[in-house]
Amino acid sequence: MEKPLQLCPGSVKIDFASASYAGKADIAATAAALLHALGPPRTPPCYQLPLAKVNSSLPLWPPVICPSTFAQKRPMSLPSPPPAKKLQVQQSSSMLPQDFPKLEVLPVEKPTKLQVRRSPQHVSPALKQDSPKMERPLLPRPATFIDVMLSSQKPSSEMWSETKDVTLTRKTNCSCKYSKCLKLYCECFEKGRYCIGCNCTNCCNNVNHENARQDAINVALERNPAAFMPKVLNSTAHNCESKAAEGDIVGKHTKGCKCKRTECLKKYCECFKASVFCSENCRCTGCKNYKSNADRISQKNTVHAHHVQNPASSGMVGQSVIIFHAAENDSSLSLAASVSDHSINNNTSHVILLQHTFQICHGPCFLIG
DNA sequence: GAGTTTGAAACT
DNA sequence: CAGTTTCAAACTC
Repeated sequence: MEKPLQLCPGSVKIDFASASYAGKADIAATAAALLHALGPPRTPPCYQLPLAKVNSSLPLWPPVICPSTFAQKRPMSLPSPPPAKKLQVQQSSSMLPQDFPKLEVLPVEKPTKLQVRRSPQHVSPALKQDSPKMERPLLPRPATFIDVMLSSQKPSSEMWSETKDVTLTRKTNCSCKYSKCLKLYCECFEKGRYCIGCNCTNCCNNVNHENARQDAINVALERNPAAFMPKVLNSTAHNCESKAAEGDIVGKHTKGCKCKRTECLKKYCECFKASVFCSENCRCTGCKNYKSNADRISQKNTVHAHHVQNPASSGMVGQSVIIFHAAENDSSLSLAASVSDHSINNNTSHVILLQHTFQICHGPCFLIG
């Protein structure tokens, strides 16, 4: 019999196998890799997160890992980091103080704002390190979450597919020309990957430009501490796991989109691209990416005539979740009183979550496709 | 494959 | 925070 997992007070357990990370194999793989690197703990690991953060709209990523015994004795502190320069991220951030605690800022000269300006003619000197002579020697330092993500020569999705016999296609390669793959424009950089086999030019998102890359990471983190966190927050409801695995939409984009022309039905839309419905986080107009029609994805551009502003972004969305019975001949709606993914009735056929309002549902049932 | 459109990121 | 510019992906032809 396995001993039940012990959680330290004031902490929550993160189940990496849960639907939280369904569809985020990269994250799951990274977490798995890290846990593997840490080795089997004598006592179950404790993923300590201050309770205040649990309700944050941001995803619980990356989690802070500490031995449960330690956390129990010193619930408010973390082990002292090694003597490396700490990342200078706004410590007042709601998410980040410990999230990248050991990320090291190498002594690269900080470029002026003008130099940072991203025109190809005005590239930061720090980013113009094409010559190997310009590279500063790397100091040994402990790996961090972001390091695990960034340093993996193998895409984490491939790591994942090695451990789990699932079919996960690898990334799409980038084709960056002017950003040197050191800005969030670059999908590889944004997802914490080295560029491998990409079509990019002047790429610095590789081992040979580690200093520049670290500098770019720091810049991105300074601008947005959540820059490297997953953009889509999936439902954590265990009841949803099976549905999530089947491809139903159970998450939402943390920042939301601001689409104006595409009705959020093209891959320009980050929500659509991530296969999630637009939510109250979005500020899109003419949104049609809210319908609980399973055909929405497969039909792509086949849309139904709902010319409305994103109901979620129009301020009509309250704290309600509609559980939608999409079975044929069953257009009944049930309304959960409050947001709780755990309230999902798993017996419902084709249960699809929509973040919607009660007012919306009062309409002539345009929710049903 | 070239050109256009689009919206996020970066910047002012 | 809003407006503008830059960027690269998505899309069209």
